[in-house]
Amino acid sequence: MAERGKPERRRRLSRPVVLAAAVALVDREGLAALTMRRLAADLGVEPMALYRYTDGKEGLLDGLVEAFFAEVNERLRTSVERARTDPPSAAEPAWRTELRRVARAVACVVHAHPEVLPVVAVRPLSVPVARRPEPWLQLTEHVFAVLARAGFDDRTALTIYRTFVSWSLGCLLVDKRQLVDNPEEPDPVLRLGLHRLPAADYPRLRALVPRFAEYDDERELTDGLDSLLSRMPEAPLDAFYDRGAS
Amino acid sequence: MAERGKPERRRRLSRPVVLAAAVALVDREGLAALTMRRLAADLGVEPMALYRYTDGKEGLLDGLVEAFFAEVNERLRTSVERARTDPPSAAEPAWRTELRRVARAVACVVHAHPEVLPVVAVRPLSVPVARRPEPWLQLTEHVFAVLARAGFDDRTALTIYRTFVSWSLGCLLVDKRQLVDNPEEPDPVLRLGLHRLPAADYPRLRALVPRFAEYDDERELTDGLDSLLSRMPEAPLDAFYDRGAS
DNA sequence: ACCTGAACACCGTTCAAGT
DNA sequence: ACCTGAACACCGTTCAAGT
Repeated sequence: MAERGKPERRRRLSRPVVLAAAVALVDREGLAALTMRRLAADLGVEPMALYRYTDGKEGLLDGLVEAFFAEVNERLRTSVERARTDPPSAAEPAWRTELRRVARAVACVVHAHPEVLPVVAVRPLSVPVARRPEPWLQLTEHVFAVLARAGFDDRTALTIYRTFVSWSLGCLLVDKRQLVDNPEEPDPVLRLGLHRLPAADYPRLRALVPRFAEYDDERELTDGLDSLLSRMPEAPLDAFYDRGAS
Repeated sequence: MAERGKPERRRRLSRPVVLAAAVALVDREGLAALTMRRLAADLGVEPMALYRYTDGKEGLLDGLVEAFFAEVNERLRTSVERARTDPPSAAEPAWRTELRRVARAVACVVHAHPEVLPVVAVRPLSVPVARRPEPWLQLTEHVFAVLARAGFDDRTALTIYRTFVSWSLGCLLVDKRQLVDNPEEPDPVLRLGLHRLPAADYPRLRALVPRFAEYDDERELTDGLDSLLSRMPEAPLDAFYDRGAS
């Protein structure tokens, strides 16, 4: 009955068009709504037409990841906080500044497409590295290049990379967990549905969960990152640059 | 044709039996194989019989999370490395020892049921706290209780909790990402399918990815945890105990 | 080359009925 | 109370056909 969206967008199909429509659909109605048939309808096309661009449903999910990291990369290219313009401060080596910039770009895109996060977090578990979408490969190569330029040996670079991804991914997942039961309700306990929690069994849960909202997610992410990365060994080249700058 | 499993397990249905069968099915054949109809067949029952115990497919996924954390809690109860038997060392307060024990128990269960990890990582994003499975609530309450007993105020306890979950979850996800393309192949580059990566575009990726296997995942998890938690403020009661012990 | 349209196997879930 | 069985709407995907 209610005509949804604009089903008759007759511009010719292409992979970017299909992926953009998929992301838009997921943004609007959630992951569960992403269906070959539904997406085709949104594009004003028969379901089978999509198979020329997406390699089936699984491929479509990989497409979401592709679109996600393409947006991250785009944001890194055009970001106003350019890495290069920041002069390397004495307190912090350049590679750490850049890693933080990457983490922030990812966080931004998650914020723009929160419904896509589950796919981004979990899809890599079933896709071998060589088959990951190109924008993911590019971003990862970029991070490794930054670490190599800073003078880290392979083994240390890998440790830093793993730490970086683990922390960023974990933070983003935890941030988005704060689901509300009844958004209208002003009282936080009722809004979060906590009145259903037996207070006798879970006293601290009841007391602490409402305070989750007080947190500055982005600050937690960057602070924790600094804490983890400051534990990393010195990079010889950074030490060199620091000497040169002083 | 090939008769699968033991379809005629005629012992009466119950929620634990259904969930155990679900976990077993996912362990054997992956998440995609978990279907109301398939699970019913495994239990030798009509699909609709499951609805008395699981509240539909979504509820079944929550059931996986429930079974997961029930196993974690069970492991914590019976673990040989009991928290109480470790005398509080001068170097480390008791709450950190206990958090590490929890992280290790979770890691163990992930290792036992790797296919369940995606659900554990992502389901909380769509389930409000009050509706989370009981074992999850119990474990979370336990962690908060440990932190309160150590003397942390609410706000600090929450920070520590968030840090703890973010890091553990991120590590577990990163650990399980190392997908192989062709398990038989001895050469790591071929086994990981990296020969398909254009070496000109991704030189560092090609060089570094094979070295992922060298890592001791559990050590990375506990080391990073120590690094993050040692940044946390002092707990007044722990300071008290430390004075008392010396 | 690009898309349609019918068909198939499988899915979650409803409802009314059995015992 | 517990399970069955038929039915329905919707899904991903095949295949052959259109243009």
